[in-house]
Amino acid sequence: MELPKQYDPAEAQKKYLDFWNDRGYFHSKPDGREPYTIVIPPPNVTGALHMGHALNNTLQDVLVRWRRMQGFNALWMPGTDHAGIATQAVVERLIFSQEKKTRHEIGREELVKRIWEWKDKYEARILGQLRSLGASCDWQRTRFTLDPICARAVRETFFKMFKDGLIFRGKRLVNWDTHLQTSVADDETYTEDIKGGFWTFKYPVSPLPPGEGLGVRGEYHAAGAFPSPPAPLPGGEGREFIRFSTTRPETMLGDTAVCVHPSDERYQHLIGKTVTIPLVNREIPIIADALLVDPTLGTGCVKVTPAHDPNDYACWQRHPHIGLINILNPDGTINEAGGKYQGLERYKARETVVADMEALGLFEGKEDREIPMKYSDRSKTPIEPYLSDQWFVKMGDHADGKAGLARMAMEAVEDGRVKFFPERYANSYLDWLAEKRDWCISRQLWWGHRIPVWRLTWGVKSSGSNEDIWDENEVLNCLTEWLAETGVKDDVTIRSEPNASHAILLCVRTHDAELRVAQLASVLDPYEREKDEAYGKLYPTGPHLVQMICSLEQDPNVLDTWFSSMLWPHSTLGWPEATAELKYYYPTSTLVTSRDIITLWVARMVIAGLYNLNQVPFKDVYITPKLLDGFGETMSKMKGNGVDPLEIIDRYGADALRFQVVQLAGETQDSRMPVSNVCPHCEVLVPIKQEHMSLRTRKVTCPGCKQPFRPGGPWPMDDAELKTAKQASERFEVGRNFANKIWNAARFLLMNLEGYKPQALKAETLPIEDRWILSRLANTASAITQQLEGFHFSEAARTLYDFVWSEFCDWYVEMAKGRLKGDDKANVQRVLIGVLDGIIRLVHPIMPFVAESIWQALNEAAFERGIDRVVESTESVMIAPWPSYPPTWKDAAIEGRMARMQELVRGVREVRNRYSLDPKVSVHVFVRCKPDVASDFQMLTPFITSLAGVGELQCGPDVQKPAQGTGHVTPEFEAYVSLAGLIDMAAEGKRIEKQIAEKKKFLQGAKAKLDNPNFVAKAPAEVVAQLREQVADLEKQIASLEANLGAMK
RNA sequence: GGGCGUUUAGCUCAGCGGCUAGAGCAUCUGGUUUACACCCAGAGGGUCGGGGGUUCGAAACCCUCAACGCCCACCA
Repeated sequence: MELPKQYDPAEAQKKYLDFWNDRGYFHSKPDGREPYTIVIPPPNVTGALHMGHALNNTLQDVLVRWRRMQGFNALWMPGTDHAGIATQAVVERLIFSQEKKTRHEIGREELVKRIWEWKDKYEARILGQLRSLGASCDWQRTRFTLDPICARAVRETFFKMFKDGLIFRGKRLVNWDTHLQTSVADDETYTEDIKGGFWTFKYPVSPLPPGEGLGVRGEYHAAGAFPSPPAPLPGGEGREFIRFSTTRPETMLGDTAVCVHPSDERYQHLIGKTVTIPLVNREIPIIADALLVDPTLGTGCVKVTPAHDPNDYACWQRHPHIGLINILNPDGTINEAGGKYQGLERYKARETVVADMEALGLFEGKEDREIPMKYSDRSKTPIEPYLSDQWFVKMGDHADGKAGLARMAMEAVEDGRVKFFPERYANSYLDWLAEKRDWCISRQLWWGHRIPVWRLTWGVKSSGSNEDIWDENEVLNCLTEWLAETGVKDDVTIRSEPNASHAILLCVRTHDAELRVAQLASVLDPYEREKDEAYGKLYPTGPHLVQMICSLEQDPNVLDTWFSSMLWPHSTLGWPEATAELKYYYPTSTLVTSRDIITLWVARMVIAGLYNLNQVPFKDVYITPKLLDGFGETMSKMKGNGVDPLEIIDRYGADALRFQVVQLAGETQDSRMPVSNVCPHCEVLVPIKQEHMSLRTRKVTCPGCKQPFRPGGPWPMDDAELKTAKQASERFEVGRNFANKIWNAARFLLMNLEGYKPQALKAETLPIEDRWILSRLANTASAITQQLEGFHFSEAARTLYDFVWSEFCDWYVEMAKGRLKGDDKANVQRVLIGVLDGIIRLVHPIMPFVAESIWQALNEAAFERGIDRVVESTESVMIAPWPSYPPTWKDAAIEGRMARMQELVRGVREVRNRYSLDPKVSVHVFVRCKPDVASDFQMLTPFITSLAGVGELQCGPDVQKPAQGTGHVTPEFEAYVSLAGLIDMAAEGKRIEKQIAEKKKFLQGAKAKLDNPNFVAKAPAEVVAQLREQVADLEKQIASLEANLGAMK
C-alpha cells in the first residue's frame, strides 16, 4: 500500500463529496433514533459567501458530523434567503447599469421575474460554495424563503396574527430615497458629515396677549434669550416672536407646532398660545415637551415637523392634537400642502423659504456647520424622512395583562428553554425584547412575500346623495355573504379599517381564496365593469358592491424579509401541515449564528415558534465569534477587506480552511485574520496594508516584481486593465500542514503493515508505551467530546492537534519504528492501527476530507481492526461510531512515567544541541535516580537510545556524575551526558551559575512565602504542602549543581 | 450617551485566584538515516495597556484612566 508523499486536498474533495452524496449520508428521514437538527441560517442570495459564512457553516458541519457519528439521526437543513432589500437593490442596479432602466420602467412583474433569474444563478453558486466546504447538508430538503412551502407558512402566520389582532396598520417615518422613490432600510443608508447650514428664524406669536407686549419682551432680554431686540414684524406693532433654529428650513412648511421645555422659565407664558407660520399663513400651537427639547441648546425652542423628522414624529405621538402635515411628493418636490412652494424641488424650496423669510424680516442668521447627512447607499442621494402607511406586529402584552409576543420570547430564555452560548448574549436578546417595540413588517419593495391584505373602499353612487353611502356593516354583511357563497369564508378575515371611513381590509390566507378575491376585484374595477355587462350573473353578490364607486386592491408592499426568516425552523419542515418531519425534527437542537442578528432573527424565531407551535424553535443558540481583518475591523464589502473562502480552499484545501476556522472559534474573542494578496505576476504574498482596504484604493504595486495589481476579495469588480490578485493568508498553513501530517502518519503506518493480523488486545498486558498512548487516546477522546458538548470548538481543535502531532507522531510513532523491526511487530501494528483509527474518527468532524481519504486507505489494508475488540470497519468514516474507550485505559501513573522518560530524552537532546553534536555520535548518559525510576528507564532504554542518540545508559541510586559531563537536574533524577573533551568548562560553569542563581531566586521567594504565617494559615493545605516539596527539591537541585560547579573547578 | 467586548512574546491567540506565564506562526542554531522540509531536534524572546485597591497570594477579582472594536440610541 503506497500513498503519495503529500496529501492532495483537491483530489480528496473531488472524490469524496460525490462519494458521500451518492451513498445518501447527508440525507435524513425520521426514524426511531433520536434526532439532532440544525437549520442553516439561510445566506442571502445576493452574492457570494465570505469568510464569516465559512466560519459559521464549518461549525455547524462539525456539530452535525459529530452528532451523526454519535448515533443521532442528524439533519442539517440547508437553504437561502430572498433578502428583500439587498437582492432587489442588486438586481435593480444591474438592470440600470446594463439597460439604463429603472424598476418603474421595467414594471413589477418583469422585475420580479428578473430577480428570480438572478436568484437561481446565485443560489446555485452559494450552495456550490457550501458543498465545496464539505457541508453535510441534506440537499434534498433545500428550501428558499420565497418558495411555495415557505410562502404557505408566511400566509398562515400573517393570517393568524391578523385574526388575533396582532397585526395592525399604522404610520411610520421611513427613510425615503427620492431618487429611486422607495424607502430603504436603516442598514441600506450611510451617514456622512457634510457642510450644512444652521438657520435661525422667528415666528410671530399670535394673537398678542392683551396688556402684555414690550414688557414681556423686556423679560426676554433679561433672560438673555435675545442677543438683540427683535425687528418689528412688518405690518404689526410690538409683536412678540419666538426664535428657533433648523438645518432644514423647508420643513417649516410642514410645521404643526413649536415646542419648548415645560420648565423653561423663559417660555412659560407662551405655552398654549399660537404662532403663525408666515409663508403658509398657518397658525400652530406652542407646546411643551420635555423629551423633545433640551433647554440648554440653541434658543431652547424647536419647531415640530412630525411628518419629516423622527423626533418630531415621536413628539406628535405624545401630542396628537397638533396634527401632522406631509409636504413632500415621493420625488422630493413640495406637494400641495406647501402652498405656493408646490412643485419646487426640496433644496430649491429651501433657498426660496430662506429668501422669503428674510424678506419678511424673520430670518436671523445662518451659521455654517458640519451636519450628519443620511444617504441612500444605493442612489447616493440624501434620505428624506417620509411618512407612510405601514403594517406592524404588536409586540407588547395584551390588554388583559396576558403575555404578548415579546414577553413570551423573553420567558423562554429566562426559564432556560433556550440557552445562549456564550451566556452573556442572552442579555442582548432580553434587553431588546424588553423594549417591546412594535415591529414594522411592511417594505415598499416588489421582491418578497406580498402582503396578503386587500383594501375595499367605496364612495357614493353617481347621484351623490348621502343616504346612498353604505355603512360599513352593510358592506361587511354583503362581503361575508359573498365569501360564504364562494366557499372561502374560512380563508378570508375581514374587518373595517380603523381610523378610516368606508374602508374594509380583507386578509387572505390561501392561494385559492386569493384568486376569488382577485376576481371580485376585477369586477369592481370600473374599467372592467364597463367592458363586461354580464358581471352580475357571474358574481351574484357583486352587483350590490359595484353599485357604489368601489375599488378593491391588494396592498402593494411586501413583508420584511425577517417575517419569513423567523418561520425558518418550522416552515422548512412543512408547517402548517402536520408533517412527519415537523413532528420528528421540531424543535431543532442547535442554532449557530452571528451576534448581530440576535435581535433581528433569533428573537423573532423564538416568537414565531412559540406563537405558531407553542414550542421554542431550538434549545441551544451558539453565537460565533466575528472574523476581523488584520487591523481589527470587521470584514465588509464597503471596506473591501473580505476574503473569499473559495480562494483559500483552492490554495490550502477545505480541510485547512475548516481547521483554522474551528481553531479561531474561541470563547469570547473575535479573531483577526491578516490577509495577503498573491501577486498575479510573480506569486509573491503581499500583506494587505491599511491603505489597500478601501475599494477606492484600486491599485497595489507588488514589492517583488514592481508590477501593479488590484487587491482581491470576495466581491471582485471587473477591470480589464489590471489583474486582480488572489488572496491568501499564512494562517491557513497550519491547517494544511496538519492535514499533511495526519496523512503522512497514516502513510507510514500503511508502509509497515506487512503481515498484519487483527487481534484483540488486553490493554493491561501491553508494554508501557502502548498503555501510554492508549491512555492518551482515551483522555483525548473524552476531552474532545466534552469540548464539543460545550461548544468549545477552539479547544477541541487544539486538543486534537496536540495529541496527533506532539504525542502520537512525535513519540509513539517514533518509538514504534524500532519495534516494527522486532518480535513485537504484530502488537505494534495492532495498536498503531487502532490508535490511527480513533484519530481519523476524531479528525473527521473538523477535517472530513483527509479523514475519509485515510479511512478508505486503511479499510483496504486493515478492514478489521480494533484494540480491545476487533470489528469490521464501516464503508465511510462519516458513518463510523464516535470514539469512546474503556475508562480503565486512562492511567495517570503511566502518563507520569512516560513524561519522565520524555524529560530525560529532551534533556539529553538539549545537551547534544548545545554542543552541536553530530547525530551519528552516541553519548553516554549517567542518571542518578531512585530504583523505581531506574527500572523504568532501563525498560525504556531502547527508546531513549534511539530518540536521544544515546549509546549507553547507566541509571540507579549510586551512579556518579562523570568527570567530563554536563546535564540537567529534575526533582526525580539528575542526568549527565558524558562529553569528554568537548565541554567548554568556562562556559559550562557560567551556565550552571546562572541556573543556580535563577533557582535560588525562586527558592527565596518560596521560602519567604512559607515563612509568612498568613500564607501557612490561610492557603489551602495542598498548596502549602506542594510548595514545601518544591522547596525541598530545589534545595537538593541547588546542592547538586553547586557540587558540579565545585567539581568542575 | 447606554450596553457588550478586547488590550498577555514581533504576529494570531490560550491561560479566568495558587505548579518559576503557554501554543502556533515568525526569528536564530543544528539536521534531507525511506512517514512527512507542508519535516525533525533545540534555543532566544513577555515588568500580562497605565494607575489604584481587595487578598497570605492577582495576568486573573474590584475601582479608575487610556486605546481599540461591536451593538443600540441620539445629534432642532
